[in-house]
Amino acid sequence: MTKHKDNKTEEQILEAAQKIFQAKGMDGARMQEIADKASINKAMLHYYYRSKQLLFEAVFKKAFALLAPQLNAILNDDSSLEDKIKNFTHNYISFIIKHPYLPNFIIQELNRNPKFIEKIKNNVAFPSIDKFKLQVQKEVKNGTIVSISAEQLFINILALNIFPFVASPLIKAFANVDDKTYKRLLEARKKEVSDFIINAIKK
Amino acid sequence: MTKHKDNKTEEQILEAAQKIFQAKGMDGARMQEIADKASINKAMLHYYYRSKQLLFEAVFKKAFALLAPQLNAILNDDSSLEDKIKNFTHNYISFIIKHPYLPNFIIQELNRNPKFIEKIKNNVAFPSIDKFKLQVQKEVKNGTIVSISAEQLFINILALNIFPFVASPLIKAFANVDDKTYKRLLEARKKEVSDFIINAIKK
DNA sequence: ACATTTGTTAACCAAACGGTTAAACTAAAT
DNA sequence: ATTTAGTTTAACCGTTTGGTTAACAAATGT
Repeated sequence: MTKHKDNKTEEQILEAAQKIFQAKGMDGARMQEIADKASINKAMLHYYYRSKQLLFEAVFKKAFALLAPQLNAILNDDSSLEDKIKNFTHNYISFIIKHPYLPNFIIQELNRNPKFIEKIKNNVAFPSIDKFKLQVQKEVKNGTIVSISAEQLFINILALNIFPFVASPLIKAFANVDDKTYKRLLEARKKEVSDFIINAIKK
Repeated sequence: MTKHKDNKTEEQILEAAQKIFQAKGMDGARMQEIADKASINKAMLHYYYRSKQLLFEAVFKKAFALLAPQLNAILNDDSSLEDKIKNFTHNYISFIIKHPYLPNFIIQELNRNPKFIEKIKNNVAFPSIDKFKLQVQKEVKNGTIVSISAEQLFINILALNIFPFVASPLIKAFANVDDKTYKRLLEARKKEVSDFIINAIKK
């Protein structure tokens, strides 16, 4: 061991930063607030992460590294298309219910700074659509599903799974449902969404 | 006329504020930057709108008032369900291509402050889902579409239409497409999305 | 035992921030 | 021509912000 104390403080900081950044975004977060939540002196944030930007990047990368493997399941798994859609939809919605801030955080911050994705590509295992593309093309050729491009299907799958979490305040207002009812709707989507997609592409 | 000059300045401010707020959000926007973009003195912002918060609210309300009637088309139009989906999808995507910042701005700021929707409800014509609900229930009963709740169908329609604009940096990265290709994909969705939805609910 | 590195703190700093002030300017009203 | 009300500006203000400093404490190496 080169360090005498274990990295408890460093982890506390990252955890606190995660909560604050995900709730308020890069611009809305305050270093003092993160320090308070971590119950340490503000100078420690800079001691361990040098700057707000670098602390933010550490949080973002960690969040992204949590999300990316989920998406990998639909792009590079070996199962059939129908199984993939069923499994992904069920697993992904379960996953996000446990991390409700995640998709919005990532989408929001990528919109704020789209170039950021390049930095991520070098650090986090990044799924590719190639395999999924071949699979969809094959099924279209075989006539088992309607004619659709892999990209459009991919967008549709992501949209139906992620959007309800990202736009929840908007949907709640328009659909006129309270928090409890909305949670029930999301829970039901674990099954509803895959039925919807499979129906949409089945011939 | 009680005022000698027309409200040119006030409009310039609102226009500049719109651009800055929609690009950077409430927290990321700077009053000085808005003033610069409007080519006026910073004090004028406060002369006309008193505070950053009130200026932001003016921008948000204007944006929301632009979006709400669009959603009204799917909820309260008199046409058949199939026509509605076709028309809404085509019109909405055309509309957003012209205002690409809009959905993300509204979603982002509503997530930052969900209570804000209450303020809006009192100021902007707010569509209700009731009529759409009856229509869907009727079609399900008649057996013309599969069993689905109006709320889930509404969420799916919104998701498929809005998400590709909100999450474009994410999708571009995962689907590995450049800006030009992505624009073509969005254009194609004007037809693709309605086909997808109608196929999904048709018996 | 002592020197060195690592961890932690309170106090501090310059810059940026939203907002204010007071004076100058403009144009319609009397 | 003078008053009056609305508009615009430069300079200013108090606070908050991310970040630094220097001194101190604790652990490690020799």
